[in-house]
Amino acid sequence: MNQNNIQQCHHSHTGHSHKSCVSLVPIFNHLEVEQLDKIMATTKSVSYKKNELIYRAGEESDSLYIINKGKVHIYRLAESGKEQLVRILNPGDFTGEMALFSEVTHESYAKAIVDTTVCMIKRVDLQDLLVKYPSISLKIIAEFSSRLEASEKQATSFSIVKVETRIALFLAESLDKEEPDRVELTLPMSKKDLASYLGTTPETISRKFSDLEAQGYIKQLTHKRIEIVDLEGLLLV
Amino acid sequence: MNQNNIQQCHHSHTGHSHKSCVSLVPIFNHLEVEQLDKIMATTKSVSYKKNELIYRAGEESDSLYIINKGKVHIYRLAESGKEQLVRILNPGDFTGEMALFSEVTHESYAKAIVDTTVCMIKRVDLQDLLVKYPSISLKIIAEFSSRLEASEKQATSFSIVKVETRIALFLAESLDKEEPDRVELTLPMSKKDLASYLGTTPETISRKFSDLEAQGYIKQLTHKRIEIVDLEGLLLV
DNA sequence: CGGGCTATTGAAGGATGTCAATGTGAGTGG
DNA sequence: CCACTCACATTGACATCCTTCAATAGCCCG
Repeated sequence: MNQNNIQQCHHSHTGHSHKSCVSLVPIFNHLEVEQLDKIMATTKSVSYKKNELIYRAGEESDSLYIINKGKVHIYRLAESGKEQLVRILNPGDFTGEMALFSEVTHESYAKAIVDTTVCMIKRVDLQDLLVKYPSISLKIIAEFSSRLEASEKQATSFSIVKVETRIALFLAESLDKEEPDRVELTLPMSKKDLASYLGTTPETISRKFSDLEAQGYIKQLTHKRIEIVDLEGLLLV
Repeated sequence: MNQNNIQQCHHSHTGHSHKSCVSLVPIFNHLEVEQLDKIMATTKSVSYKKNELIYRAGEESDSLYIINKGKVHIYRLAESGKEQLVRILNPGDFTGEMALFSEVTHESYAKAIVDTTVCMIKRVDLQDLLVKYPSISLKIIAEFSSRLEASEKQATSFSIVKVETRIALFLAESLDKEEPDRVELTLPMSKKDLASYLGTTPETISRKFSDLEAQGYIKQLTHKRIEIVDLEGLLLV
């Protein structure tokens, strides 16, 4: 893994990038302009280059990170050293909130996988905001709630179903997000990362995709481009 | 699985059981007596007999459940029909919150595994409370945060490590909660349930416990009573 | 004391991980 | 614009872990 040091590039406290940052996020974007201004005043913009770590497990955490631009992988390390991709953050998503409330240190790693800009809010500032604007708490609770839902679902699927089924479920979910009638989708990550996300190996992923294709459920147009031929059948795998 | 109907027994809106219920829970117990009274007025006490379902997947949810007395299993069903134990609730724990904020229906099942009494708060009442007492939101966020932490940790361990290691980690964690120097612990559930919780089968659990004993890491005093002989070694499994 | 559920143990087959070799493609620098 | 290169992807062979099915033993509670 790349162990580049954390590097803070921009510290622009002015204007544009902030505004888009704060007003982007679901947890803030329901607020009035005036309130947004106050929030912006407490945030700091930081940029990371491709493959830089934003934080690592064991580090103390005192900030919330909101992705402004770029893409971030959240992953964990097992004792074996094997890593598992937990979540992928895109602009508008946030992370770092765990350590803000219950833990003192991060338990996972956050890595920018392309050049990325984030907005940071300090723990104390965020807590002030929560007290001042209770509606933010509700948004955060809603976000946590759905993330918890997803995580428990993932834990269940890991422990119970075959890799082939996990892939089928993953493909079906990915499909939803594009037009429902479209039968073609682009994998949001490499198959190597998909293996990590689904808790298996690239070799198995490769084989299972071949199997699914041989059985006529999908067609692999390119490495990342998949056509769903038989969604019904796929979900019965 | 027992598919007993939900049965509501007590509807006592008076005194004692309420008081202990509301003042028990971490999310409320920091509030003033006066505030507790208001909250109590909005709760309803309901009892369930052993093996009764409190809610089931697919059902609409509009209440938060706080365990007053008893023990509740939260579990999920995979397509295969196999069930996985997600969480065990003891007095003071709560559930039902997911559906309150992000989903309309439950995705899991809640079953009383002994005679159990819960306090229910309606969605709307709870939301009033959150607006009125922002500190409750902070407590709930903290609770969610740690639960999310646990869930992601579990997902990682499922996807990455061997059953033997999962057992080792589980035993080590169980040990923490009792006196740290005590080398003996009582399993909080049957081995059958442990299998479900760890995403495996009773047979495998049985065999792995035997293996761990043969390797000198643990000693099985009774079916539920385990002595940790070599914690160091256990964690290296 | 008996019934039913939990726990254990054996044998066999299936699914996935590992190791190793080879193919492929996207991005980079000339 | 092209060629090079390195990481990603694929494929095969094999080992291992785990599940499944089946049978037996043990325990709790009525």
